[in-house]
Amino acid sequence: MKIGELSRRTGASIRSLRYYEAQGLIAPLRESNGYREYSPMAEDQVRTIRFYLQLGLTTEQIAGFLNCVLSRPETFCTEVLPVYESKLADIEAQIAQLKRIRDNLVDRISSFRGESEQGEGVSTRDERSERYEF
Amino acid sequence: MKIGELSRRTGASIRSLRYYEAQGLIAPLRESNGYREYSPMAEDQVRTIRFYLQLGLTTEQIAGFLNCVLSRPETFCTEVLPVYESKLADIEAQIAQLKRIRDNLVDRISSFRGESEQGEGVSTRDERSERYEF
DNA sequence: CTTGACCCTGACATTAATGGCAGGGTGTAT
DNA sequence: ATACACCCTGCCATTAATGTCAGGGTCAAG
Repeated sequence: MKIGELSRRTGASIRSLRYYEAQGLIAPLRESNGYREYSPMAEDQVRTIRFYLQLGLTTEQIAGFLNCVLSRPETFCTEVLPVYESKLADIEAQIAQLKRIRDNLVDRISSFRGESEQGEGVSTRDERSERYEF
Repeated sequence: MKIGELSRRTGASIRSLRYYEAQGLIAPLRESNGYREYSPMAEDQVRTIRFYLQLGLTTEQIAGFLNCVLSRPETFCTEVLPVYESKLADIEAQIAQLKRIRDNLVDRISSFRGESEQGEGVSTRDERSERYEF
C-alpha cells in the first residue's frame, strides 16, 4: 500500500510516517517512481510504534527494541525492561514534582478563600493528602 | 546595582534578567553608558518572579499581576486567583495523564517478572493489543 | 596604554515530534 | 490534454526560558 492509505489505516499523519522512516523505525520499499510501498505488516508496525510513543518513549528508544518486539512477545526482549524502568523513574519524578507544585497552588488558592472571612490556612494539609493520595 | 550583582544576589542568570526585562517584568534605569541600574527593590522583585516561574506560570501570566502583588498581599489581587485555578487544572490533568502512563508501565514491567515461570506467549498479537489499552 | 572585569545588543541553539508550505513529479480518468 | 488526486524532497515553524556565542563598548587599576 502507499503512504496515504497507511496513514488512513493507522491514524498517523503522512508527515509522521516519513519521520518514522527517517528515524529508522520502518523501511518501506520504493517503486520505480520513487513512491513508498508498504507491506501489509507495516500497519501493525506503525500501530506498535505509536503505542510506544504514547508511553512516552522516544523514537530512538523504540528503535532499540522494535525489531525484537515485532517478532516475539515483548517479555522476551531484554532490551525493553530497562527502557521501561528508566521511563518509569522519569514519570515518578515528574509526578512528584507536579504534586509539589499542585500542593503549593492549592495552599495559595485556599488562602484566597480564607481571606474573605478570617482564619488563614487551616489544616488543609490533612484533607489534601487524603484527597490526592494515589 | 548593576546586572552582575543582581544576578549574584538572586541566582538568576544575567541572560534571564535581560529576558525578564524584555518580557516587561522589570524595568531598570539606564546609566549614560547604557548599563542597567537596578534599584535595591529589584532583588525582591526578581525573587518574586522566579517564585511564580517555579509554580509553572509563564512570564506573560506573571506580568498580569506582578505589579499588584509587589505592592500588597497576594490575596488582594483578584487577577491572581483565576491564573492559579487554571494552572491547577493543567497540573491535575498532567498528573492524571502521567498516572495512566505509569500504571501501564508498571503493568508491563510486572509482566516481565511473571514471564520467567509462565508458558510462552503463543499469541503475541492478542496479548499486545490487550495491553495497549490505556 | 594595556589588561581584565564588567557591560551591551543581536542572533542562534536547545527538545522531539509534528504541522505545513513550496515547488515539483506521477498517474488516471475524462 | 487537462484536471485532480496522489506522491516526492526539503525546509521552516512550533514552545518558553535559558545557554552561549560573536563583536563590540566602558572603566578602573597598574
